[in-house]
Amino acid sequence: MTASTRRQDIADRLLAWYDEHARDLPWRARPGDAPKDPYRVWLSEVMLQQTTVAAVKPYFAKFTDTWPSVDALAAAPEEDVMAAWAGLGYYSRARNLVKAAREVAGLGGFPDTEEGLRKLPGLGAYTAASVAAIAFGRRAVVVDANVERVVSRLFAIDEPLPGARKAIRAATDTITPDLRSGDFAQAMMDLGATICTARDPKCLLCVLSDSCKARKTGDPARLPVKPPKKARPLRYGTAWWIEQDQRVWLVTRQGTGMLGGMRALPDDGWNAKADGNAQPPLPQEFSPAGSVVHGFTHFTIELDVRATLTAEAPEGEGEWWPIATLDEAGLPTLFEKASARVLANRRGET
DNA sequence: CAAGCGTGGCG
DNA sequence: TCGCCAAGCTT
Repeated sequence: MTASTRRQDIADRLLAWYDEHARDLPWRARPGDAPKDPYRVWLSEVMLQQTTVAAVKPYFAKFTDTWPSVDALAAAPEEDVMAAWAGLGYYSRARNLVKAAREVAGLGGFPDTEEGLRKLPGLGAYTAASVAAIAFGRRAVVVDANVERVVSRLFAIDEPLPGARKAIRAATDTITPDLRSGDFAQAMMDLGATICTARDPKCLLCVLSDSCKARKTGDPARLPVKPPKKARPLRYGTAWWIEQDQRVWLVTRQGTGMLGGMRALPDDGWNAKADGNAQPPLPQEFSPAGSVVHGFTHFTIELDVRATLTAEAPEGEGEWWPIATLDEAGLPTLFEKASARVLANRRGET
């Protein structure tokens, strides 16, 4: 058998497996069916960046119910989109989602090529390729963390990431078929998610095991080789619960950094590199109202919450938000936890 | 190009 | 329990 027939054979076997075992997901057409509309493909791909399928499902349902088309999303106030995204993480995705939707609405529809899609904010190499392949049937080389794992094992690429990315992409190119490249990409991701898993891969169930070099020559679970992780420092900060007439003072975090664009409790300026200064935003007594610990990607924060009742508004931008509907404010998880802590204390819970 | 950027689940 | 991991992008 020649190399090229063996490579086509890999795609054929994988697609046959996919026809039988494809996961049924809300944003996905069944194998052989007409593609879902590009808006749903794009929305799901952005939500799925570094995020599990289980976490995405309820958000995808909420977004498509509230904004059934890219034009509807483009017309939405940005703060509504940010609030709807709250809890899903990586909030630059939501900021870019709005920008991209407005660009697409201005264009009269999604670009239908990988190159065109790549120009939209929030679409990198992976997402542009996947939308081009899945929504538009273009041949594109789609490489996500699943594909990196499957391909590094299939070809026994043991150079550590991220250096191995070039070789992995080249190898993926050689097995990507001209037809059904969208199904092929999704099949690779399903295989990675359910069979060729990071820990304890199910090689006995894998349709590609005959072709897998890592299975022949060594320990597939060893690949891909990843660089060592950095330590996560522990930071200390304070958030301020400022209350007036059953309402709490919320600010909107500025900029593109941590939790940028999200509503939040005011805080004392803590960040990844430094603790907060513990200086309250009002010249009056605050009482301890509990504390929460929350892990971010690159540091952990222990957040002390201190509360006060006040007759005056703090300086600067902000809004009084009714405590009864605080769940609609769209607080990111850290501040959701902090608020829950305050309210639980108040009810006498521990 | 290394670092910044969330969150929840699982072994 | 806690480190690792998940359909990455931006600067």
